[in-house]
Amino acid sequence: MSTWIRNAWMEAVKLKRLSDIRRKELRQAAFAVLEREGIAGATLEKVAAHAGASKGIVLHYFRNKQELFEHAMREANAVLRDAVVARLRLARTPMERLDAVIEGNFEAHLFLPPLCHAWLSLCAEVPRDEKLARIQKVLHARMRSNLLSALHGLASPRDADDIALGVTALIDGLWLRLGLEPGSVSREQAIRQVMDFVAARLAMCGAETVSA
Amino acid sequence: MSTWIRNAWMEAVKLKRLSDIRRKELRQAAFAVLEREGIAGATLEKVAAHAGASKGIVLHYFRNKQELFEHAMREANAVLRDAVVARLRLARTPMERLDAVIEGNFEAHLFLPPLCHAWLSLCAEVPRDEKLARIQKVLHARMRSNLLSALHGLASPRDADDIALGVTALIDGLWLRLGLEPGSVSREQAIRQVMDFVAARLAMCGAETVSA
DNA sequence: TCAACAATTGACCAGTGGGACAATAAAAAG
DNA sequence: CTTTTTATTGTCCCACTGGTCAATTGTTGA
Repeated sequence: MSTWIRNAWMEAVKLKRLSDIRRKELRQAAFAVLEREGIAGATLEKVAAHAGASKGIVLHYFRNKQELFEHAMREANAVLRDAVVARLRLARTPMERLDAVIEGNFEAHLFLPPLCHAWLSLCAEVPRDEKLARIQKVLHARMRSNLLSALHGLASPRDADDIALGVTALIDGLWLRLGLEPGSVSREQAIRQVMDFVAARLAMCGAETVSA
Repeated sequence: MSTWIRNAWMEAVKLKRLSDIRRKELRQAAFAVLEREGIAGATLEKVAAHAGASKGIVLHYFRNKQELFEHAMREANAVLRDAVVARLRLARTPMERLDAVIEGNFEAHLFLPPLCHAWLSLCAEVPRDEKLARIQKVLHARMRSNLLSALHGLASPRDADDIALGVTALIDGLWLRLGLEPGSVSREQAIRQVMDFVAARLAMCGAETVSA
């Protein structure tokens, strides 16, 4: 009987202590390799080496290469999510929530060329990997939802939809720029760019409403 | 003597008739394979098969795989450039030139998921291929120059710079969206999005100037 | 007709990658 | 101290890839 209790406990704690630690190490190693080598050069052996283990162990924890990189994307995804959520928690007004989303997407230790390169490589595989597509879809849906809830009091639902699409595209585009020409856009520049976008669009929509 | 004349002629015409025709076929085949398979799955044999030739012929016309895909990117690049340039030729006012750049970047037979997927795959390799990086840089510089020349009369140089960066990022971001979730953004939506962006930013900058 | 030359092929090679597996070490459980 | 489970390694296999090369087949020019 105590076995069952112990097992249940293990399920929650110890599984997080042995197996899941390794899994996390490997996910992160996979991501690190992706940063340097791209999807074409990211091999199981390199991932294993980066994690200080053998290739065999990688396939012990992940069914295959695909699954490994799917988990790597989930991890990166979660990091970004947490960055936004943390800032969102401190926001009070709609404007503050908007800023939280924007700044969270350009956090200093995330908006960096290597990370961007890995992200790009994963995006490039989305069309050929159903799972990656779903992960990406969820990320985008959350971002959109955050934006819409913040825009709720600031613009008509129609305009909010529109602005939300623009903001997500603009953010992605600025990330892409960072990946294509590191140094061509700074964190501060990116944030200002998106904020100006929102301000301009809101002002315009407001003006329209007034004049209509 | 007539040999030389003939040779000179060949140089200009026949070289374009035999060798370069094959080269173009192969570049396009390479791009087509890239659309379906991504950079990781794009193999010389598949490219050859898609062009109805043998693998050997591909390496007869291109030193190696890298060179092949660099030329594929140049080709795609040129197509986009021509689309913009054609529209630019018809534009008279700065506003028309702005619209030309925007609409050219979302031309109906270009703004399509498969093409976008291939483009994404190439972008993902930019950090690891100096040549790709240069091609990309040239494309971006041209786009920026087109935008700046159009914005010249509409905003202060400072604002123009800023808006140009925003427009390029927004355009890239909308392409990315198309790649990540085909159907999530239509051609018309994309065009309107960028045009609204420009209008809003211009209005805001104008207002600032007035109020300042 | 013949020689030179370009196009094209298919065979071949060495290297690599993903993945299966059996063997072993290490822990946990009892 | 067993027994059972889990972690880990190294080896093996096979498909495949980029790339070389010699041989073959047109094509062109003299």
